[in-house]
Amino acid sequence: MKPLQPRAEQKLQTRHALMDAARSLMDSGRGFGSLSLREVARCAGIVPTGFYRHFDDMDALGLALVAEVGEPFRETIRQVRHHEFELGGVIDASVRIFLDAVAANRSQFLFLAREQYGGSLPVRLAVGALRERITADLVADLAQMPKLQHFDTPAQNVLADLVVKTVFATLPELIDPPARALPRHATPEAKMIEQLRFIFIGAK
Amino acid sequence: MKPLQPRAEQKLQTRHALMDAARSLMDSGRGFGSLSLREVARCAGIVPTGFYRHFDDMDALGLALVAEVGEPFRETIRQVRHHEFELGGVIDASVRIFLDAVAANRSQFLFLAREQYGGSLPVRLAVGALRERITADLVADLAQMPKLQHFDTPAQNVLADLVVKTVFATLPELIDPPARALPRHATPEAKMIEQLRFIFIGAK
DNA sequence: GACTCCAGTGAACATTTGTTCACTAGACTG
DNA sequence: CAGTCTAGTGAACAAATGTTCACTGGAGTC
Repeated sequence: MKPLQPRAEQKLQTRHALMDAARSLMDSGRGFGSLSLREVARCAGIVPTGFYRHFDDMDALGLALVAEVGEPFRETIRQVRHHEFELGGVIDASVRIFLDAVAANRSQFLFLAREQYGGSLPVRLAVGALRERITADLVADLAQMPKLQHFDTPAQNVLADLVVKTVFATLPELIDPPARALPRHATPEAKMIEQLRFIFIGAK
Repeated sequence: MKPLQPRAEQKLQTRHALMDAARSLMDSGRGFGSLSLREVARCAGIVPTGFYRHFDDMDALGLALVAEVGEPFRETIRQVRHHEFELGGVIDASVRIFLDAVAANRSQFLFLAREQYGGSLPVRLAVGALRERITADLVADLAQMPKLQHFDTPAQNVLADLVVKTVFATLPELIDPPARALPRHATPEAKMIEQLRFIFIGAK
């Protein structure tokens, strides 16, 4: 972070207030598409008109939110990759890192989970693009794993897509209130580990 | 279908017109939560007030939509089950049946795909319940497959959950406009078959 | 210290929204 | 045939929405 002129810094601050506002309005289960511009502005503590100083549109806000979650997400993947070649329990370690990241950025990931299919077209496209980048990263990683060398590229793609799909589809379970206490073996973590194991065993 | 009094039958007809209206309004990518009651009524060709003769709420409409898609879905699963013990290509046959059903009920499945995580709380709960019923059905089926006898119940649950998750997470790809033409090996059908194969091979 | 710039204000607008109420006309019931 | 019941009407409402415009005041620049 380079130090910023106080002027520009405060602008960034309200910009973040707007994004926070949108995210917190979704906490109660609402979809992004049902939020109103005025509502978001009100919740961020500015007048509706002020919104336009930061975004043209609600769609623009949505895109900013996708871009924002993109970074923590890819950073998490990067961390996972570092631990990838540790002895034993690769999956366990990866899942733990990932779950910690989700917990630490709950509302960001909640937004992603909710809007990956439900959002407005531009938002959905942006999420799709993010997802493709992640899949591509994963493909690159898989290509270096010795046990998977015998796959051709298309097969690695399909495998990576399955893993990413599983992760994205599990997001909502990780984030939504657990409702009732779960039996030990059904804890999201244990389930996710076991499911990824199914997939990777099948791959060998 | 038992023959119905013309009176009641026309009521059902406009009821369906309302549900169709909601679905077709979502065709362009909108989320159910962003539809307005008046909009739906207008699109169904009745006056806003008339809506209340059929549903208390937009939420009630949403629940009706979930209930409606529930039937074709479970019926599809039932068909899949019948073909389950055919010689070879169990997965291929199942996927084909499933994809045909999705194509035949496109907008219903689109609704399900969009709203499984994004919708209002009651809708999301209803979709979750439907999904749990489907998973339970699948568990019952898996328990009868000779090659999977060695699993204990929790493991079968986790496996079934993974399969259902994969299917639900693939729905949007199957329904959304394909955008650009895909290479042969990336066709949704081929990809889904291969991914399920990964999972089931891992299970053995 | 005078001047520019721009994030945020506040009033105003035309629309759209959800919900109410009294109504009508046509199908049902006796 | 007379009478009820009800799916759909049409007007009316208070509230909320997106967007516009001229504005203000304090931080930035010369």
